[in-house]
Amino acid sequence: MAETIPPNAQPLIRRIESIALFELHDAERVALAALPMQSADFSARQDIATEHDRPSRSFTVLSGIVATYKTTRAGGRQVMAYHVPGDVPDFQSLHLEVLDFSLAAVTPCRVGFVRHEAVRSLLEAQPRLVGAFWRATLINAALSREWMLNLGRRDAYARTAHLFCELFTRLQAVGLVHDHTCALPLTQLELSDALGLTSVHVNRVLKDLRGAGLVTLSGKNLTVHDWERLKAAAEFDPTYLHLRRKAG
Amino acid sequence: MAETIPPNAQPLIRRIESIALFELHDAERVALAALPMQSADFSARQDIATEHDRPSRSFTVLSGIVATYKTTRAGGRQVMAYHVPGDVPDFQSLHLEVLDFSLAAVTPCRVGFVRHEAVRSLLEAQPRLVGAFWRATLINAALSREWMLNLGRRDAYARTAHLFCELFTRLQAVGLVHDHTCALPLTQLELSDALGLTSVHVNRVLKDLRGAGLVTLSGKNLTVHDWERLKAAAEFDPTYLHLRRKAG
DNA sequence: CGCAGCGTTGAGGCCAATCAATCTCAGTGG
DNA sequence: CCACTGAGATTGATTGGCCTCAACGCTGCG
Repeated sequence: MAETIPPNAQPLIRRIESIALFELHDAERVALAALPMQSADFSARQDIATEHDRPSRSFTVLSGIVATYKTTRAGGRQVMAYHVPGDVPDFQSLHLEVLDFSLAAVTPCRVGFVRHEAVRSLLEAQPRLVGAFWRATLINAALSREWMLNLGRRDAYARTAHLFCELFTRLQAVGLVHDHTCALPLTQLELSDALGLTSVHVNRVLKDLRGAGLVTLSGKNLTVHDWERLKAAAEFDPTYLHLRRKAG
Repeated sequence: MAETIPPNAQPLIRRIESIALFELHDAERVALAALPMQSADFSARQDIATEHDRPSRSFTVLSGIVATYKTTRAGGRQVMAYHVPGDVPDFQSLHLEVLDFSLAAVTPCRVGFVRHEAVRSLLEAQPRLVGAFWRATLINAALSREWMLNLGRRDAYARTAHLFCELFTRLQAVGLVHDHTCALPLTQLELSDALGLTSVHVNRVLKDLRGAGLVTLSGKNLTVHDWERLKAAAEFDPTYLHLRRKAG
């Protein structure tokens, strides 16, 4: 949680560039880079913000993976979204006073906090960015919808495959995939929180996926062995990600 | 689907008023009322827009209930959200070119279409409304998150109770509840699409809820007999609805 | 009157949860 | 170098919630 080296808005800028429907002006890029940002480090599993908070700032993920989650009284935990570098997981707090979910670091990660006033000035000075940020929040909503279809209507096998497809594609889009593998240090318990399953069952499903030669999640890496069949098993259609460019 | 009497932006204006964090100016109200709106009627179950469309206009619900849904290849159907009068279910199409979900009339309903250009001019002329509309889309996202918790972590009984809590509260907020009951002409099959269950199981859950004296869904009406116990069964906490005023 | 759509109920089966034990392996410290 | 520890992964046995299949009742309507 310590203050560190001057933060770097690069991931955010790259994200906005990939999201915006127009090419950024230099002025816009400069304004983004000049956002007064306070960086902080979190270790895995640490909460960054919790339900019912009333944040006066938002943050962007600089490195690592962050999760949005909610819990039931009985202790059930449901991860609603994972956030990769460049994402602004709690952008909504700019418009909604009280947070209706919690945010936690999944991996050790660095985030950059920006006060709401600074965001508001930025958007006033660079009004085209409003559309881009708005679009970003709408894409998040689109991801939740697919997630709901997943939770409500796909069995454990397809559901798990789908999660891997999504994460793989998104990490690819931010350049974090090499040799069909990406760093994904999720425990089976954490996976089960996202999938609405138990860790025991996740274990069995992973075994099946491995046995079928689709993917392996071992150690802290996810390796995709047969993308086409994985996609088929998951019924994965990346339209909902609203990516503008093909991932490379 | 026929053209009809001059449409009426009242539900939309009321909604925006209840959402905005400021009091609307007369100019803003007038601008909203002057939106060129083309109204259309849909009968129950008719699609209003479907996945992969590229809409050039959005619509607001004038009367009736509209559902957002997606389907799996196997035919599984998942309703992600219900929309009540005043909502703009596909506002996102203003910023996201291709629709990643479908929209259907749940009850017979009337909607008002507004071309995207008209919305853009409105938002340019009345920039404060940007925040209000943005807020509306963020509230929708908050609803999906609670829905995900529901699908992933609550059993059929609590899940059903929760859906009723939400719909009841929202319909109350737009004045559609009288005597602890509201019109809710959903078949058990439709309910099951929203709950991620089968209609057979929904039937049994409804029986239990009725037997426990919490709610009855009979004919086309939902009656809440014991709000407190219903809320408790559902673990319902209305924070996520982000209502500004207590419903009355 | 008879069909069609919806609600209701029962029997049986399956997927995933639960309970519980064992295994692996990276640390840690003596 | 090895015993010890604890977190996570793996596996088996059993249970239970929800699904599937199937039949029947009800009600509105052409």
